Amino acid sequence: MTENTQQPASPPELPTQYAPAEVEGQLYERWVERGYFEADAKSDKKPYTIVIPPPNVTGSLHLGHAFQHTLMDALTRRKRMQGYEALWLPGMDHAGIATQNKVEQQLAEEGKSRHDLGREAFVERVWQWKEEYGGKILGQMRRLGDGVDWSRERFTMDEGLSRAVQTIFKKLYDDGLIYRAERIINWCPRCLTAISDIEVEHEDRDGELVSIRYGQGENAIVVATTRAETMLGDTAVAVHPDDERYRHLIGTEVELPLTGRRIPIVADAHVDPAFGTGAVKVTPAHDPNDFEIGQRHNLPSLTIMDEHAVITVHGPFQGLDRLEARSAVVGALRSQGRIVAEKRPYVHAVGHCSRCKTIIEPRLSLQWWVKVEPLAKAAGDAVRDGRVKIHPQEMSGRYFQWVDNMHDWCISRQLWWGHRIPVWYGPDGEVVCVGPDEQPPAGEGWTQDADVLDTWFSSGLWPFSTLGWPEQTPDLVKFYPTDVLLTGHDIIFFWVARMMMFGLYAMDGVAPFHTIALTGLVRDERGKKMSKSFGNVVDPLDWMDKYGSDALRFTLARGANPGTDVPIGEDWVQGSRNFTNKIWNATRFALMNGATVEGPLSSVEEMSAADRWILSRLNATVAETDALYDDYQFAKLSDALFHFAWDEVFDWYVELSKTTFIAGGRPAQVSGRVLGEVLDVLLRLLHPVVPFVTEALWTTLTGRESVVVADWPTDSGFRDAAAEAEIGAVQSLITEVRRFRADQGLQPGQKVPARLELSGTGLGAHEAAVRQILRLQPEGDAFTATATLPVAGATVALDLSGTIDVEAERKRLAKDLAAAEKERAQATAKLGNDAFLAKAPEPVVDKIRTRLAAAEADIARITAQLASLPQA
RNA sequence: GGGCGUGUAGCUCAGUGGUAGAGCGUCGCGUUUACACCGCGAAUGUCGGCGGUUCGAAACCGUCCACGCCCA
Repeated sequence: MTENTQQPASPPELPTQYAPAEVEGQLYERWVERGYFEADAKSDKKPYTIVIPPPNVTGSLHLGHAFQHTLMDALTRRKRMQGYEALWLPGMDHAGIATQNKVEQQLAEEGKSRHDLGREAFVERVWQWKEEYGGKILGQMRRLGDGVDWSRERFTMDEGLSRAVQTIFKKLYDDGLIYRAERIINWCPRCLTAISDIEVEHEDRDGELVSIRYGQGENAIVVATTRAETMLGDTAVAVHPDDERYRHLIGTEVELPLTGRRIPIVADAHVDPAFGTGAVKVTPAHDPNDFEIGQRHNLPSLTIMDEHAVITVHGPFQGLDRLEARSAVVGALRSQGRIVAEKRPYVHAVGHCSRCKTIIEPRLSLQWWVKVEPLAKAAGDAVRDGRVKIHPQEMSGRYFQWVDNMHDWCISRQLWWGHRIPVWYGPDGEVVCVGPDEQPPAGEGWTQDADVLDTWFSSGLWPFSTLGWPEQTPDLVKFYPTDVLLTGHDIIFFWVARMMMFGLYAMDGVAPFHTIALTGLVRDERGKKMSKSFGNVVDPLDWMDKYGSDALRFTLARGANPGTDVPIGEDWVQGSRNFTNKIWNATRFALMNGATVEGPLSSVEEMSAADRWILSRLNATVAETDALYDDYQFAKLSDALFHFAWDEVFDWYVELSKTTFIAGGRPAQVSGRVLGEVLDVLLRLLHPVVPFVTEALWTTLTGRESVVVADWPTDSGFRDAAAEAEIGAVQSLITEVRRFRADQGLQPGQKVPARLELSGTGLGAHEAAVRQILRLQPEGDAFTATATLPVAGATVALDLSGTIDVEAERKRLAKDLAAAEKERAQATAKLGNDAFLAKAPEPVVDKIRTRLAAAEADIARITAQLASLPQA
């Protein structure tokens, strides 16, 4: 038994492999039970708040969530450890269209529609659905380890949040920022509701461009269109006022084919004379641009389709779907000889409903709108004047592009599931907007607006409605404004801008967060977008089951370069799992060798160079990690911790310390305390990203309650350049001998007698460690040096008992010599350049001089070695 | 059409003017106080092309090529 087993109590036994499935669930439940994630509005600590961008109640966890949640969790866990009153607030939005669709599908299977149930019963049914199937994602967030405050979980349809919706609607209405108007909106003929501009996805499609001749003879005019069926609703033809070709026709009328209606030819400066024939058909009820032309010229708007996009006019086409109608209309026109040209395929962008992919039908309709101009301006200014920072900064361009060019926002939806518009219409045309504490007008003939509000209208209130607004609750006072909004850059327009607009408006100009941290999107291992049609979608739960949540989290964090997309593949998750296992085993080794966190560290004088070196590196790593966290550089900080842990602590410090531990005694105690310190700090640094494995190990190592509530490490300021240089020399020495051994074909474990000449190098203290690591035996009586390696000022003489592979050695030395000669040539050239000497800064010149000297020394050494080799 | 971005090792990506890097993969050797989910060693690059600025360019400027995203 070696002396180091005299540590207090017997070290806890750890299995040789980390088994995440066995610890994660119970650790998470323990964290929740102990209330670590519950924030206290009454505490004196500085608040740190993040609200979760609310996921959709119908959704489940995908890699994008896993990614963003990992980062948000890391941010809040670190701040909690730093002593902030950290609140990460969870919840979901009610996803009007998506949720209503789900329940309607369910009803359809029963052969029913929502109209069979009626509004009240239908909404009741949606609530039932939510209780039964909704919020799957919440359980999955627990699996991921999200340290959210479940006691504050919110849902956009909750009573409090609904009150916030009604309050702000009334306020905006009274301020003239909400109005009702008949305009062209994006209509989904399948969802049967209006949707906003950003819920429309534009995709290029093969279509047709048909040129149609309107009118006869002298007065004939040719228009081109991709949507021939809309000609049934044309109420004018427009040309540019300066277009010589058509000037004589302006003010005349032309006969609209198939219908026999006569429509005017108007002059409008917005017509592009260079596009097509320079004449455009005008369908004010079915095209936004045409609508504007119609407004300018007082044209009638003729709606020719119903809500299902079925033609409602003109006998032969009545009852046809818009696409059937298109070919029918073209056919009819062709038979009349009115088709002048047809271009097919003609690629053009077509808008689709982001929920169901149905082609959007622009439709004239009476809707509620938010007048966004003053709100959007405030949202832009808050970023422009630096009150809110967008990270990474390059992304702010997109934000401005949108905020500065935003159209009025259509907020009414023809759905039943959602916040009903709090406006009542009276029998004599009265319109009354009802606030949260007001009674709707009573009496005969009063009805409430049938529509509900866009889901994003309530999500936009999320940073303060979840904290109790409009009441001045302790939560609101303590935790608003929040600190960071972290989400994907694809969501700037959905959440970020709307939260900014409403936050500034409702909270007296105080922005809802000071930082907007934007992430990229998760892609597959080839950098391809994940989509059902590619079949490359991965369920994060599968990887969590297989490799542990920490492995998934670490992989995602390590890929999180600001604003760029994150490719992820199973191999990489496996690599991260290997890392968690490596930490596990290093801690296991430490515990078996008496590593401890008890008592103060020994004096520097008592420590070995390796001890001082690793403590110096540890503190530098603490400082580096902190700086990277403050800059949202998750990839870099994860990488820095990975390399410090594996390349420095595990590969070198542990190896260099083995001889000390074997020898036992006071030095083993000193190093045991240092190793305990290093692991203690390292586990705390890693905890925000890999919470489970670090908790399991840290509690075992320290015997304390939980790393979740441990103090975040701080840089003690300890640095030891001399120790770093000394260990660097030891590393070169060992690496050089390893190369020699490998080139000589020696098996790694093969023991070789050797003589070490370390005098004058200051490395004498490391002889035992060097011999241990390199498997070098003491020189016996019969020692005969068959190879001598000069390195780092020292000499290692090896007895390979027999001839060495001279050719292998010559090859290795020749390679080194070539490298050194190249180095010398480069340095010599630079130093021979007067311009370089005159203009380059002094430190750079010194560096080149040092390199030249080193190269020359190497060349001399290697040349001598080559000369000493036996001739072949 | 407008705007933004990207191009570096086989793959995925770091690298903001001073010796080209990481992870994974590849090749060779291998049970050593933890760990084979491991260890040691090795190979691998006209830094997309061309031109310019500079003592010095993967980086800065111009231009071309290829790809991606957003908006119209």
